[in-house]
Amino acid sequence: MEKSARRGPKPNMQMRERIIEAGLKEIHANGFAATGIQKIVDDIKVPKGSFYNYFDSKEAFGAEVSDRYSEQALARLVGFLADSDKPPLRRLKAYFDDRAASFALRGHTQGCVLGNFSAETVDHSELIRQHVAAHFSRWSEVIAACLAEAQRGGTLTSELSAGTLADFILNTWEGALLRMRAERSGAPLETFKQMVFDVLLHSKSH
Amino acid sequence: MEKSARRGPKPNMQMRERIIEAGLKEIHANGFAATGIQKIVDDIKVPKGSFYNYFDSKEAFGAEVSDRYSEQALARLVGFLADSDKPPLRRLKAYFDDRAASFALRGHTQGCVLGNFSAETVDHSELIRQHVAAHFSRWSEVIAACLAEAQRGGTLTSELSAGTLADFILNTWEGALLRMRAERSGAPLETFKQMVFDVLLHSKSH
DNA sequence: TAATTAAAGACGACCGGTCATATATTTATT
DNA sequence: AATAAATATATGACCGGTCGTCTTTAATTA
Repeated sequence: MEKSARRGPKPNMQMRERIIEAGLKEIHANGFAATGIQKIVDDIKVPKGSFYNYFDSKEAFGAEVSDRYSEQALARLVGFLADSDKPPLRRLKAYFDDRAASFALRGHTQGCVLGNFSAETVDHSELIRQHVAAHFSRWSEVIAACLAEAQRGGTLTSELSAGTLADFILNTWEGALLRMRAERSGAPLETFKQMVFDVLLHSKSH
Repeated sequence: MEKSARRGPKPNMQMRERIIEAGLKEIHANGFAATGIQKIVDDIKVPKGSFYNYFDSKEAFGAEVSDRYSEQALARLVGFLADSDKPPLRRLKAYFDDRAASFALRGHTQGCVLGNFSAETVDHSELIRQHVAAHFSRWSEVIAACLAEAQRGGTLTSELSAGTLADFILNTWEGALLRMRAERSGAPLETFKQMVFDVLLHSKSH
């Protein structure tokens, strides 16, 4: 049985992309509840009605926005961790240094979209909760792989599982971002790096 | 110079209290942006217009709600840390055990009001940001005093400053709460306790 | 009585979401 | 090949509801 080919105009994927990108920008800056569909479509000069040709609801759209954010962040993380010139813990530290510098440029605002969804939305949308949880898990896995490499290389003690360490580091980073925004200061990020890299992951060969 | 006595009806302080308590409950459950004034006053059968007799704006009200939450949380924290039967780190652990049990009863939802404000509101309200930052600092000071006592007692190494440790622990707790909500699981809180008490604050006398 | 406050509801703006209509593209029928 | 039918997107008006605020009225005291 062959499913019938679609009819009608080609779906304008470029428009779908533009809506997601505009939504990501607005939601990152203003939060999910405070961001209206109208504002998103106004940003890119698209009529409001078009939005619902591409997304079933604001909730479904939010889930896709979280997907997009996670993809971008994960790509950057993987980019840093793939730099095989450095030892694994150096690569991980370079990533957080890069993020800290980026947040400094933004005046220590906005934080992480997944963290924002976690605080604002996950209690009220099972769909978004599942997406956010899956993205966090994926990030953690990537960090855990880096830590496991350090353990195999002997620069990190193997007493603790790489997975547990990675989860803790990720959660701790999210908490540091919250405090960064409350204080409007990079100090919490510096404390994070000091505690994680100089104490928690303290190299035996140092 | 004597300031003139007030005129008009007696301010109904009981009503003010009731509005703050109702607002705290709603904002904790649904977030600041998603909580309407109407919902708050409906909860306690008060006409909407009355709200603005007691508060200049939703923003000013939010700042007071954060104050109330911080007072309550701080009172509980101080209560646990004042229990002089136990050594200081045990008292601190007992507090987090209590909070973890409380969040389990709520199905691992809602989290911390200050964390929620940090994610949702501090970028857009300098007033609320200053209140939240001050409350975090106060909490951190109380934890730092407990850690300093442990350092004086020799159960905690003094290599790191109690203040830096306290900030890190507080931020890390907030991050664990975010992850708890995303996963709807107490596991991040357990990881937090393991990492903080068994690794970071690892007692020399153990 | 004059001043000052709280009580209360009206208000305009905007929200997310829906719908009717118009237009564009593909398939089915001839 | 021509054309009708079917199905998709494009678009903005519109819905009930809620937003934060303001204005008016009633109450209380100097």
